[in-house]
Amino acid sequence: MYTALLQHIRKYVTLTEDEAALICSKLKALEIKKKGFLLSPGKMCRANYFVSKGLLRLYIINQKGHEQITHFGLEGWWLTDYGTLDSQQPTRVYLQAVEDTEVIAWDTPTQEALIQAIPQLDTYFRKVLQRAYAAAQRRIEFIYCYTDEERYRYFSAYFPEFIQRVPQYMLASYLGFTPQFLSKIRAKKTSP
Amino acid sequence: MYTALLQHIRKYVTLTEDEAALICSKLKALEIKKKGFLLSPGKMCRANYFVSKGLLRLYIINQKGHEQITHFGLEGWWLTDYGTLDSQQPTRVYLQAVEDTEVIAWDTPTQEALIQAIPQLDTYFRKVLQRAYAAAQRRIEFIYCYTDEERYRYFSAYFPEFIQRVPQYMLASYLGFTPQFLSKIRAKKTSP
DNA sequence: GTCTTTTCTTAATCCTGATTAACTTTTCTT
DNA sequence: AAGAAAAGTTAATCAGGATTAAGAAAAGAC
Repeated sequence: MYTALLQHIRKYVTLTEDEAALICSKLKALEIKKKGFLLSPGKMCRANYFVSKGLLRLYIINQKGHEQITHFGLEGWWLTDYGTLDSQQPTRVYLQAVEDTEVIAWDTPTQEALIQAIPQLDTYFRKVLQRAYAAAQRRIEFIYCYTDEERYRYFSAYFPEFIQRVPQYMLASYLGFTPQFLSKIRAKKTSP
Repeated sequence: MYTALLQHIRKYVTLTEDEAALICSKLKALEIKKKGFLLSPGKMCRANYFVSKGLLRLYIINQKGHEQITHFGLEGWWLTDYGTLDSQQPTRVYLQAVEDTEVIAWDTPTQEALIQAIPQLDTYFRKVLQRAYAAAQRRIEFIYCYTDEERYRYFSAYFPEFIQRVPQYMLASYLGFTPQFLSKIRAKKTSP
């Protein structure tokens, strides 16, 4: 159950068996059924979630009343609303399972206690966050430098398995355009 | 010279005088004249920069040959090309001073050595990265949920001093549109 | 296995912002 | 102070995607 998490941590730092056992004893794995929610607007965001199996999406409802997906969380990713994590503010986001999903929830007091007990975890989270931030930097570049169609072409060329896994309207939302437009550009390619 | 940096670190963790002195002794402050470069395409990105005075911009040249600004670095911000930091890949970005600027460069071996010597720095960088990532998450939401004009209006309402500080074409680039469009929406507001 | 809900497609029209180009103003340089 | 370069403006035309609406197909529910 915690294998994926421990494996992930050990890609960055070394853990003794005792330390691994301590981590497992303090955390709880959660199973979320497809379309179940970990967060929804008005709730307090109190944990960071490691996806050990399945797929999450983070989205908000925009001014026009449409869902706007801003992040996906695949196996091996950390996902939460960092903007309100540990603040006194309720979240404005939805965090929902796209498939039956298993996550390991780290609420902040537990995370801080584990970091105290196992200082390598400080390094682990620092490195994970640096990678996540690097990815976000690249994504902003990607959004600004390419058209919607180019971003879709790139995505389907580089992540064909992912495209299979999510409904098209979610992919369209994540890439920042409408499902109708996605249909249009898909039709364009397969016709000749 | 290092006051801004030490103050920043002390917002997150406590440092003894000895530790502060150690940090200062290992790092070097750099002065970059307006329009000077810290990085340009083909160079290796070997350091993370803390802006203690002035303003940096990070940009790339897109397919059409135009500058696309993806990040600004004001006083108290960390900025670098995390995508290639410490990789064997040369960077593709420009990191340039918008004004005469002073930065404190942390190359990675020095950073790692200081973290070894002063474990609180692990926590410091983790927290700084978490804040930076939270900001990036919000920015992606901002880009996707608002039109170009709305983003400009928001920006000028919330960061009026910043708007004064950068040429309009840089602001337009950062917000993802053309200088012509910015002229247009500015004219619109002041006319009635 | 039918009925319902969800997802995907197609097409017409509309709108936001890009492009191009010419011009004005401001800022550097010497 | 004069000239050159950089930055900002205006306007006409164009294009990439949104919107709206209706229908088709696929997936779930019972």
